[in-house]
Amino acid sequence: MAQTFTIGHVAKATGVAAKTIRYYEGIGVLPAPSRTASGYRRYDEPGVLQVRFIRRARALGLPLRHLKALTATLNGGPRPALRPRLLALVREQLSAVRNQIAELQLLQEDLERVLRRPLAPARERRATGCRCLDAESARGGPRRRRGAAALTATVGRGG
Amino acid sequence: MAQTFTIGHVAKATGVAAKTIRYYEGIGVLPAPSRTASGYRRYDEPGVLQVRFIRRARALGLPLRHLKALTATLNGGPRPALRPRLLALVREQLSAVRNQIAELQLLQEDLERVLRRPLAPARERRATGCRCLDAESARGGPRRRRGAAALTATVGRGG
DNA sequence: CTTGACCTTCCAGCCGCTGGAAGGTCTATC
DNA sequence: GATAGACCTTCCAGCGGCTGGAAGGTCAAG
Repeated sequence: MAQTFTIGHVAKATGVAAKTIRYYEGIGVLPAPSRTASGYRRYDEPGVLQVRFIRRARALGLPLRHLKALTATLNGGPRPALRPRLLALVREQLSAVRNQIAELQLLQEDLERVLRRPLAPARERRATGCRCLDAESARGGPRRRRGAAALTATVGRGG
Repeated sequence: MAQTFTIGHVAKATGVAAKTIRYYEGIGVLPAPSRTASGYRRYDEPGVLQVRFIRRARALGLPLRHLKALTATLNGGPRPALRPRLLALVREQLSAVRNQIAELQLLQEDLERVLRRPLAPARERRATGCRCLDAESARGGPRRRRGAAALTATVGRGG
């Protein structure tokens, strides 16, 4: 009676690529659905909703390892305090996002400063043939730096 | 006459891990330095400055592939318009950073909204056992989503 | 029966490192 | 000369979150 869907249908319905759904299943974020005789995945309504749930949580930035833990609790035994746990994750995520924003704003200032005054004090020998970044970048020591560098994993989407 | 340094010295002097320096060399971001008879890398003053340059550029978020292109130009043939090129990269980076900030701010709002009103309209069947995220997250269709998801690569440092 | 859209699995790559293994070298001390 | 320990070398693997592509099986329409 219950309607079932192929992975392609689920992909269209949820906006999550079929490939990604398979990947989620592989790493344990989504439970393995039933299969047809020929091996095709077959999803039911709750299955689709679960994919959608993961999509929303991902859009909020929750990392897959957290979602995996949640899903394990969900599809496994008891779920004693699922909602508080999820809210705690969201709170944690919110604070992480605030930190990222703060770091990016510092980075933004640095970039703007470089564009305003790209030339080094010139007493420094040129290391690179380009004096633009050869001098110390002012404002004391390294503030976060590592954080800023870590954030660049996503750079390039803009291009 | 000219002083030379081991990779460990350079690491301390620049704040870039020895391992990372080797990595940079491997991918062509830094030129291969000369070696001692026993195979140890030997850096001179310009070499150290170049590592420092890369460190600063990375701190500004420039991706390694851009720095690789710059370095190739630097250590290769002519450098006709290096500084304009670098400034263009910095401008590009600045706009990427601004986009990231904007996306993260939207994400921040979403997270705050979820924390304020975590319960779905309740007419939706529970898909996950947890109604917290089961409903549509309002504000129309997917705005950026992919961008937001992409940004989460760095989440977790905050913890 | 063929076409073409779908599905399957598996492997590899993106980015920027970082950890670790297995081994060689250098310096200081005994 | 032996030994300890800090340093150096190379190479391989893994993080996160997918994504592309190969090689092949399946299904519905014409």
